[in-house]
Amino acid sequence: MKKENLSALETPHLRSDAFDYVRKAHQMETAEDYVEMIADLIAEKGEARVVDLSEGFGVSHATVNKIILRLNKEGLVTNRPYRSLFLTSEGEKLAKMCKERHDVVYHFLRALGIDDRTAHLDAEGVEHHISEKTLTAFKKFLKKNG
Amino acid sequence: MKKENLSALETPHLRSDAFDYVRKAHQMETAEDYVEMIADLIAEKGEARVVDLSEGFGVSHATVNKIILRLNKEGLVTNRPYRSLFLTSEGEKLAKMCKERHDVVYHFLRALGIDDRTAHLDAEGVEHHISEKTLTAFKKFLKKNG
DNA sequence: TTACAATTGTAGCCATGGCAACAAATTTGA
DNA sequence: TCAAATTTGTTGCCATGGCTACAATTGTAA
Repeated sequence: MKKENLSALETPHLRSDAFDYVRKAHQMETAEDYVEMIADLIAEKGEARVVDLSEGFGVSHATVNKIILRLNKEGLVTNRPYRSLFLTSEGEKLAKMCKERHDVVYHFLRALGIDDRTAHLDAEGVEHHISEKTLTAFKKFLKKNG
Repeated sequence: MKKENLSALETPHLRSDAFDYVRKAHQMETAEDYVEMIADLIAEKGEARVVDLSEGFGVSHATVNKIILRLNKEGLVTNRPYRSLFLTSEGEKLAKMCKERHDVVYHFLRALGIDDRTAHLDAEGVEHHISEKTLTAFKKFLKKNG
């Protein structure tokens, strides 16, 4: 995972690099989902707790804890024992980027005529795999058809 | 992974189910990528060998071997020691579905103005996360703008 | 044929992200 | 206050998909 985010990945030139690209992107999805959820929770409820993430993602608190430890190590999240979670400035930057991208994908799907729930579901899966170029194309489409 | 493919997954109703949905889809991506690649290789070169997959995905042959064992167990691939690989009818069905979906996503991105290489890259990442409904909307868009 | 190259298989290691079970800390309510 | 409920932490297990290193088989060319 390192510190790089998606946009920092080198653009692939070989055919097999396409899969490598997707693999690296995968390794970042969890981080992106978590910082985005933490940012949302802080915005909506004032704080983000392990139990909120556990419920939000539908996984055990043990799993959340393990992932938080990793995100801490990677400099995206700060946490003190038995206290609520915070984002580092790095984490906040990532969260903001993710939220914007998520919103673009969601509204793009809506503009295509997809129903609300499906748009939310598909956006969740798709958002991590959209390049800057495609994101720009989505925005362009939204300006004309949004 | 089981036998179900994406379309067989239950449609989620809870918020956390969206992530569960994505997780299950993730577990199927490898299977989909492999059966699709195997089908392509058989169509283009007459046979699919471990070394071809290894090169195609840019991973070691040991990794390919391990995954092939799993796909065999799951009834998607048949293999005999030191021989080339084949798809079961189940595997072929999945491969066909994947190829069609991949092509739709690729052409959709092209129709949006995305350049060839980016369209290929993004399609690779996105194709596994597209619902039937969204796929249908993509097709509809292609009829009007393709 | 027979050695060498290429391919495939196997073993053992790693990190990630699942889980249950148990331990510890914090919060809450009587 | 203090016992109970909730939350959080820890441990140890599992499967997946990476890898290297080494073994075995197959293919090839001399």
